Amino acid sequence: MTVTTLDYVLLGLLAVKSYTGYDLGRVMRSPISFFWEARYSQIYPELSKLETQGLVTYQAVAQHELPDKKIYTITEAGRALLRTWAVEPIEPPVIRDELVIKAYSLWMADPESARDLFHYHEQYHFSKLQQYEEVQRRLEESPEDLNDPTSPVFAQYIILQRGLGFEREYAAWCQWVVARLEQAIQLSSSASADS
Amino acid sequence: MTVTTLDYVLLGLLAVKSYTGYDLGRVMRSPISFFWEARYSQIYPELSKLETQGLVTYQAVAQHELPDKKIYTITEAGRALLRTWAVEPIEPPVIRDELVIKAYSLWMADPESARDLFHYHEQYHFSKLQQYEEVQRRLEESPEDLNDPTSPVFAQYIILQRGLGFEREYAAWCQWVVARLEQAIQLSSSASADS
DNA sequence: TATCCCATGTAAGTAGTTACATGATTAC
DNA sequence: GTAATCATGTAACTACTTACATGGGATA
Repeated sequence: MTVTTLDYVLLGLLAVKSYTGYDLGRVMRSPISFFWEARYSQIYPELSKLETQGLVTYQAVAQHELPDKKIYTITEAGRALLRTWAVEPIEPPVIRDELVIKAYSLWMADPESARDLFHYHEQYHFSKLQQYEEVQRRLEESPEDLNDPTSPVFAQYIILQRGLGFEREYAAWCQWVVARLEQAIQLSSSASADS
Repeated sequence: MTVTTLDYVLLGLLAVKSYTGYDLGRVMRSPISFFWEARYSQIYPELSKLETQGLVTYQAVAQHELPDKKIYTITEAGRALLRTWAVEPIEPPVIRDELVIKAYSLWMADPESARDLFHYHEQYHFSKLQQYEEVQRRLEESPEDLNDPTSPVFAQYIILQRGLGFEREYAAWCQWVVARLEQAIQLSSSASADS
């Protein structure tokens, strides 16, 4: 039984505190989230796999009119595995971005529609950026932990910086594309008015 | 039979010029490449699927002591499909980056190993950046096409900008992490020397 | 002597998505 | 009355990866 990256995402969250499968799914979708996503249909089976491998344990909590809650906790074996995996070498990520693929065929498409498409994505990444900036303000209220490399807040701050940089750059790129298309639209409309 | 994003990658390349499956695989791995990757074991079956759907045709070329070459060409149907798809709305990308997941657990790991890991990735993304800058210089030698939104070079320039921004930002983030870890390593070693 | 280049594919396996199932409670 | 929240899961499907197959010619 191999340990997948999703397993390390779950272990990484459980190393900070205990969660139910449901809560793990929620934090992964939360603003700062992670650079990872998963559905419950993947999370639940994955957690029980981790349990049979002895990397996590759970405590069942009975509830009123709802299925039992399973509160998962990382084991020492889980912690040890996570610690060594965290610094093991990996290959750089394979990037698969559909919008970039669309961009490659923009030369054949309608410029106005193209502009609208990129404007939508500019808005999206700009609003993500603002969410991350809000988290940054909150973290910087207690700056002590940010310089302590043994604190989970230190690590959270690191990935937040990646989020900020990524969204800022993505939004700027979209804006640049919109401006270029806008320019081209104006030029062609004035050219047709001339003729 | 559904049309996947890889299909549009292949159609996007074939809309510019004809290629064999082998050459398509090579351009996808080339410096500027695409924000997409695929193995031959996926490309070849995908091309024959596109052929049965009438989106591409091929011409077989016999070779000396080698299997026949199949030179693929996009059809009018393929062009029309690509043109409309290019501006159809999509959801923002799901980002899955293993290094960011590792970063989240760095607080439990050995700082020296962590620094080495991020230094390696800084080097990688910096060298990618330099490759892209070389392509940029080459493209900017003939700036006419760069402003013509109906030219494939215009679209290539757009995705090149994304590549430049992405690699620049990624390298800068890694460098920032290395500096933070370096600082923490120095502080802890001077603290242990004091005691 | 070994590895890369050319050129095509098949077969088996894995990680992820979509759809389905249950069911009471609260918010719009 | 419609959707979201809590809470767990199974089943079927799709996209992508890894391993295997062929084989001659050029480069290190």
